[in-house]
Amino acid sequence: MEKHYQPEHLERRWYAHWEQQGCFAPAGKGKPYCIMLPPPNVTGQLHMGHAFQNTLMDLLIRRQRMDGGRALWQGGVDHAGIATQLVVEHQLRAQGQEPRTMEREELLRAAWDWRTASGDAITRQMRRLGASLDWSRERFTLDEGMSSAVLEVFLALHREGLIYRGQRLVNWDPSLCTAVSDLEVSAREEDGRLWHLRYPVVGTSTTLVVATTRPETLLGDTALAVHPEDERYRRWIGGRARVPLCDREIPIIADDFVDPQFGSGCVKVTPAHDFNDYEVGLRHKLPCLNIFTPEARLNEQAPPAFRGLQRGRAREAVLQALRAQGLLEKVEPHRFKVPRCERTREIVEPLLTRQWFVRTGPLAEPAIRAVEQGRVRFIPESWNATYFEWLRNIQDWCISRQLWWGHRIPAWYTRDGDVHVGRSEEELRQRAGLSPETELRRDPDVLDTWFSSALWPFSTLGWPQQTGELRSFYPTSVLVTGFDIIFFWVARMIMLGLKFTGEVPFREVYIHGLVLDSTGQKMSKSKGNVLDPLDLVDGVQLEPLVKKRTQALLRPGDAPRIESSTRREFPEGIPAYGADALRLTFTSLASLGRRELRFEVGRIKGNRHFCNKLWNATRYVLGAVSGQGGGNPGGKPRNAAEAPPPGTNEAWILARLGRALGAINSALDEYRFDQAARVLRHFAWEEYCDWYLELAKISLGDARRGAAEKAAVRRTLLEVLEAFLRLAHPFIPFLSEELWRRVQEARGAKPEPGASLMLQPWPRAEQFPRAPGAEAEIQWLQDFLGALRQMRSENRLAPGRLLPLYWSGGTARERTWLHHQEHAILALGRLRGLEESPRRGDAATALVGDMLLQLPLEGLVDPNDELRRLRRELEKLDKRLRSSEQRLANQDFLERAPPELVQREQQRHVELSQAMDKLQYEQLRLQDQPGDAKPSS
RNA sequence: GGGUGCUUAGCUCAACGGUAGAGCGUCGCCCUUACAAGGCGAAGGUUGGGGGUUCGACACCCUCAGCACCCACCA
Repeated sequence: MEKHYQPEHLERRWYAHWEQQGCFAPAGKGKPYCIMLPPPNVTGQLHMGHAFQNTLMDLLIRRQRMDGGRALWQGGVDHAGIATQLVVEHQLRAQGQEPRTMEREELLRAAWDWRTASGDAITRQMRRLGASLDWSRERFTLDEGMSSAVLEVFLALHREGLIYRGQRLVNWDPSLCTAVSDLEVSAREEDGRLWHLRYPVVGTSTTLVVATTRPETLLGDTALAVHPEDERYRRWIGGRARVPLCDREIPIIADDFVDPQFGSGCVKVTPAHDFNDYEVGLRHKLPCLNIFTPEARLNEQAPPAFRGLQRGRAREAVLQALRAQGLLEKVEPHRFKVPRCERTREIVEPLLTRQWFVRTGPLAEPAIRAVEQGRVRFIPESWNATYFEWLRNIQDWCISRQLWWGHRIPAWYTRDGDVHVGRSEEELRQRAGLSPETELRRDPDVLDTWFSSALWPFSTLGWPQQTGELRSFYPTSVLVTGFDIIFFWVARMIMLGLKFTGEVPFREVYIHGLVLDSTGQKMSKSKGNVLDPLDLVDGVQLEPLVKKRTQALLRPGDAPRIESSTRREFPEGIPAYGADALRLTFTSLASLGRRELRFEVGRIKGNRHFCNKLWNATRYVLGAVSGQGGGNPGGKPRNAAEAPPPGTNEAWILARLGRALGAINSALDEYRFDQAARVLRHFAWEEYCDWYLELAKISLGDARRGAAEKAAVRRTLLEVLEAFLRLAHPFIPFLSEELWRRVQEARGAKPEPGASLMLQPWPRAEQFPRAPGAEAEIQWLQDFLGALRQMRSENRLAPGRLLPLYWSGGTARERTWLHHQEHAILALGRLRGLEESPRRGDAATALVGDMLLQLPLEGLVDPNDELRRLRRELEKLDKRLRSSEQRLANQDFLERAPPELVQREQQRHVELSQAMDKLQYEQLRLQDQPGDAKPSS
């Protein structure tokens, strides 16, 4: 074996092996277990969030697969309507074509070509991380099967009146020229202005001042509104005002939505371009005057001078005209929330259009109940509140998009404006009895991408066909996803899943946090702090990293700042940490309930060290057993009769493995990934490597031990490592597979060429029984050596220097342990002698339990060093003793705390004071040096 | 305006109401034949502030402050 772990040498090889051997497909007759991959966008590049999420899903799936589950990880890709169409249009423009002038079929062909050419980049990246999806079942949301599910659902909802078409004010993106749903709009505070405009009151010489952030919409005003109780304006209610620049009179109305405190207390009402005003318009039966084209240019409703002007230009022109007429009262700076389309960052324009909607009320109720009744469980539970809040206030869902890339709406219109919904034109002609002469035009719009995503858990399993997969894997076991798509996706899957299958789509939803950079910033291209998970896996040189981060920036001016911060943070580029180290980092980052996960490169470094540690431990074990027949024939687990004798180091390490296994099982059952990772690391490093391996070395080198005893040690070395690697596999699949093969060979159980650790059984707790005696003994040994090493280190005695150690006192048990572990103590403690002896002269002193240890210092060091050390030890003891005394002095503690706790505290107090006495005595004795005449206490 | 999460060692994070730990970094000693990507030891904490509940609070309650996010129609 190489001296160092080199992930790049083994990871790709093993993934190819697994895939070729078909290890990812569900197998066996075990309990079905299924996770649906949140389908990434075809346009997507794998980012840290994906990598994090995939790591957790893969861990769950691999563990279930090993534990006998019939595990399916269903994957696929989302067509991502708007995102993809934008990318494709961008590409076409780069090639000198103008997508807006293209035919529908032509653009769709370009989109499909693009999907074929680069659409599975992200799945290749997932493979690199070791994701064990069943690729043979991969789906694309525009595939035929998906389409037929979408069609069925649309028709059924329409039949029941849960899908309807209506004219409504919707969020409109004028750059895309399509409606977007409420969820796709986000409002951020931005700097703006508040303009105060004067409206002349008809029949008077007065003007009313109106405050607005959007003066250009004045051209679409159909009323002014004031609060009914507002004394300043009361007398004008019922009167009429003249809209400046337009020759129009509008009513002055009263409505209590107006806040008299804000602005001037008088509001212009533009029902066609503001959601609030739209509601006011409905209440007061005001006309809707739409002044914008779909591109947000002023249309023919505007006075001729303004027609054709883009929103922004229109604002300037209107303000200029108002100023000229003296109707612009004043301008104030004002911060307010600007609604922008999340895709394009364009300001959304409320626009009155005909769209298709899902009536969500009747679907929301069962979805609420499913969570209330625990049929779907959010983990952590705190997300229930968010989910309920949204569903209880849910608005109808606008599902039509004025795009071409997506599921086309199955509706046809006649010339007279009749709407027919059906499976196909032929089918509905027949059903509606339309003659072939009747002209039918299909709705050009497509469905919101999330409509097909909402069906993902059952459409991927074959629905509407009642397939075997649907029967065994639906409802799926757990959904792993981020909180950002609870509304977009999770809630809608629950609504439509319940509606069409009568069952919840998944029993549990694990909600994870958002991966941020180490300073808590969101990773974004413009900040230049994006980490590509594959760069962490395979490494990247500084120059390509700088280039990657600074090219194709939205604001090229950011480049110098990004370049210098990148050079500062990664002066050497990023080394190849390997997929296993990255996965382990994500796993240990996944504590429950945290919303922000800061990714720090130091952690992945530590995890690569861990991988290296395992690599080398295996290297040692294989060396130690080679040619010694270390294995047991066939590598079968030992039966009870073959268990190591109680009280041996072998019994100890097996018991410790059993504890680690139990802790990992329960951590994973509760989705405590971080705890599981911690236990895994702790066992391997602190117990197996630091102690068992070291003890085994001593046993194997001990001339007094017989061949059978040594064989048992070698066997245990291998056996624990083998079981540990099975346990570690879901966390670090590549390295564990690589090492496991070698270990199995050493055990005399050479795996078949096609076999894989992936399909080995998950370790069973019964095989690793507790060993209380051995565990107590090793704990004592660790304390003993710890005390010895501390004396040595703090007296600056070279670690390698062989010294004698004297001991005295100790309980019977401690003396037995001492004799039992004598050989190990001599070797690990670097001692040249260990003998019972009363107090001696110049010596460092420590207490282990009841036993006093003395390390002679004569001529080696300055006794003052030891005195200083003792003083510090005594201070520590004193602090603990005082806190113990304080507790025991508290009458309430004695009466109310659990008796066993009180007892423990009393015992502790006795031990502490004895230890204090002994060490104090030693301190005095040392101070009295030279001279060895002292009574023995 | 409502709601949620967070604040613990220099940094990033853990800690069933019972002696606050880990990784990275720092300091000291060691190239001890698996691993210097290592070993051994050490330093470093009034757990954001204030109150309360409790025998006992990092944890539970109240409150203040700061950070982050979500929802909501304030022009």
